[in-house]
Amino acid sequence: MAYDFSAIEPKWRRIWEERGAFCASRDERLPKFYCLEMFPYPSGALHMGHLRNYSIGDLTARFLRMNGYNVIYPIGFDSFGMPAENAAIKMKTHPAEWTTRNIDHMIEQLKSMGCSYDWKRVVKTCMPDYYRWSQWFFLQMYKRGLAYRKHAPVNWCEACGTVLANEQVIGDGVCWRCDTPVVKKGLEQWFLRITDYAGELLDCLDELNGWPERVLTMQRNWIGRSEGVRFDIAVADSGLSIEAFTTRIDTIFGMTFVSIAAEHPLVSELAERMAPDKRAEVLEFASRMASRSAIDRTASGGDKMGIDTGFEAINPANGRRVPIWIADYILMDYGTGAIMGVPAHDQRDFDFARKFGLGIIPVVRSEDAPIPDPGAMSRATEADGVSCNSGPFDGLPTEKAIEKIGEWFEERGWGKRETQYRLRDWLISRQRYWGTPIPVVYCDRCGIVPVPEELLPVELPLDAVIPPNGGNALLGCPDWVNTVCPNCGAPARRETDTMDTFICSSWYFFRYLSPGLDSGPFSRSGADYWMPVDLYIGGIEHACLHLIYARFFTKVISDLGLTAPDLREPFTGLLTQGMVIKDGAKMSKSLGNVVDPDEIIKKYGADTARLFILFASPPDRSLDWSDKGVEGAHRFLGRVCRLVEENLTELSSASVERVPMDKLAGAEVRGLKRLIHSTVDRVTRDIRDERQLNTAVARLMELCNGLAAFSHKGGDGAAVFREGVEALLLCLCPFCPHISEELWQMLGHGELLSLSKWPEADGSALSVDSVTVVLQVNGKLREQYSVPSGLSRDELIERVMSEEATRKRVEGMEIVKVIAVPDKLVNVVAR
RNA sequence: GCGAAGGUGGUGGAAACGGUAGACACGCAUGCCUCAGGAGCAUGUGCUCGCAAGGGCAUGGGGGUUCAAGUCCCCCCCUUCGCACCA
Repeated sequence: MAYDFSAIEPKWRRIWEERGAFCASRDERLPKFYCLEMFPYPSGALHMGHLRNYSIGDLTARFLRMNGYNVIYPIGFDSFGMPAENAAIKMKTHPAEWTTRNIDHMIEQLKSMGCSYDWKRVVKTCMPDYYRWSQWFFLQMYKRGLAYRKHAPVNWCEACGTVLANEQVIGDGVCWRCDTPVVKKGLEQWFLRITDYAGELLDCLDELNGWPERVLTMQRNWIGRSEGVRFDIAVADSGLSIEAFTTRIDTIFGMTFVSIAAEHPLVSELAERMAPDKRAEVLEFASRMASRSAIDRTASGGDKMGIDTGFEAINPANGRRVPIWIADYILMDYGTGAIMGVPAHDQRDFDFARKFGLGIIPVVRSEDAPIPDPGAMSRATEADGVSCNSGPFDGLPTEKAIEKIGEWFEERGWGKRETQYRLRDWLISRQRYWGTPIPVVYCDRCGIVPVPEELLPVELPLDAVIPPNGGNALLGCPDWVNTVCPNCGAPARRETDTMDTFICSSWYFFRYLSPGLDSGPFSRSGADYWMPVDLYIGGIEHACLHLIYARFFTKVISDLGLTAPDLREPFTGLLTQGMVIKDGAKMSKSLGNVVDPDEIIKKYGADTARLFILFASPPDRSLDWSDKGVEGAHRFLGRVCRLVEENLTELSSASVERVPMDKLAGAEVRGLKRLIHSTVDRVTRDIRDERQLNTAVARLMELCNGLAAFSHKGGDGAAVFREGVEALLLCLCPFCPHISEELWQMLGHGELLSLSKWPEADGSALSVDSVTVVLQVNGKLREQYSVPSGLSRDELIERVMSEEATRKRVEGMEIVKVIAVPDKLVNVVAR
């Protein structure tokens, strides 16, 4: 009988569903485990990345369930977003219709994988009962000043027709979704004050031991902390001043110029006071610099450009006058957009000073050297040392000087020590239709009016027509836009921008815990029991997007009192799966190297697809798709089938009693017993401790090979054989649940394999009777001997040295030393 | 430039502690079975010298520590990814 997966797989999915095998409920007697996958965007069909993600997730959920954990393993859909609008235009449908259809299809696909989801908990973010609570969170944040509206230069993607958050501008300044270069635009937009949490977001990373180092570093880079002094520099004879920030206040006496960004507001103020010719020149320079794209700036290779404003700044530390320049290397969106130029101790300032002939004053020297001659310096000295040319602070080591001068500035009221972050507030407005409406109304009398909680949700009008040119459909819904002010009843307009979809995905893992709840976003008791997520599985591309936003939301939720105050992090474990590669490149439609999961499942079955994916590569590395490899996995499952089917008589009549190792006689049966238990031991450790799923599969293949080669199938041999087959099926279950269940049933079991207890390795069965030890001469492998295991060092040496072959090997040599490692080797050092 | 992860057969990938490098698969080869096979089974398969026995060489390159190094230390090269004029 052949391996008929097309009959077996649907059969077992039906049985699991009928028995509600994987529905999660609280059970205080068991340790809980929250296994979570990054939920999919309903793009229309699963791709191999999804298949990999969910194969890893389901394996984990099933493994832990069998190991006595109370597992919650939910799935849902991140179902708002641009592609639905684009598809609506192209296919002349409505985003809601397109999305719903896709979700239905993808649910079918997910089911065909055999994942053990709790299907009662499906969450769809585009449904009013979900986004109502996204809006509610927005209102809570608004109340606390965490959501605010401001006019600012923002990232604009022309292709998407919307603004983007900083995190969504990637690489060389392109849109994360469509790779279009992003431009800056001045707009009034809604922001979330994620920077209020910057320090905590950074500090908590130290405790996330279950996260890959790579992701931690990426987040640390992204949040970017620097401690320094913010201070004012007066502009001579003008009544104006420049705010600057520095981490090296100890070098203040070395300031020889001040630079401001081309976009700095002071540029126009200074320009007003210039002679017309100069003004034109300066404004032209500033606008040329400001309009350059990120790519342009990088392409210039660090060659700095600048222009002298003709104004002078006064160094607060010593009253010295220095020129004020506009420079392209000063960024308006970091610090204050202005710096003190200290060429002696900052390489960028050095390059700039050399190019434009500005002064260089060394104010830090190394302890055992004199003050360097500025003319002879070939580069800036950025290393710590001892202050010089710094008046009363001469002689202080850098660290001390930073502290003392900082204090001095604060005492005089010149500045303030503070911490700067690279992280910017989260811009959440999107000029799109298919998203969560921002629950705000604009009233001519009352201004910005938040929609009262009891009026939520502000429902997205489903009769909107998506403009073919890609604009925001909400603008074409006057009945929806025009409303009354909840405050005063006067005519008012609704906010037509919707929320960034990353808001939807920032709290969905809470919603799974009490889906459909009407009285709040989630139940406190559910969160207390299930949170945090113990293992979160998804792609690394979210390292600085979703994974920062969700951490921020979790902290806000905790501060709102909706969860325990100590629930500060949502995900204690994180597994970032690698990409799926084919022919050396990421699978993509444009390269034409995509493999359709549906076709693989149809041709080989879900068990084969899952097995290949888990076997071909460790989860966190990239996976090379190989059609031949898939066939290999399929062949293996065929062998497992035959192993059971062809030996069914022996297996059925075999004793189910476990025969302990010390009651077993005969090398072959003892060898099999050992193989069974060492396999169980290794597989368990590979999955639980190492997440080395590929080697776990390899062990199971070895066990299968061992069972197939086993010939003593009578008496104790039959019992051990059956024990081995059962161990194989139990261990295989999380990888290939359908076929494992089928064969388990064939063995006469009535209970579900998926809910059976994971096998335990019997330590006494792990010992071996004899081992192969090697003889090395001067570290080179020479002979192999089979000896009883457990010999002591001396016994081993004695045994090996007395061998005829050993004698021949060392004949005529002077033995200097003999090293022995029990059960491993003997190394003879000889001349 | 900074940071992270990598570099092992023809291929994907294995090797807690430094202790038989290449598990397990794919591919390939030979044979068996078969009317046939994109089926199944068996055996072999790092490179190299050799008829063989038996040598030699091999984990990106170069040094070092050690009886013994893919593994530890130093220097260098390459690949991928992230950040990047961050004051």
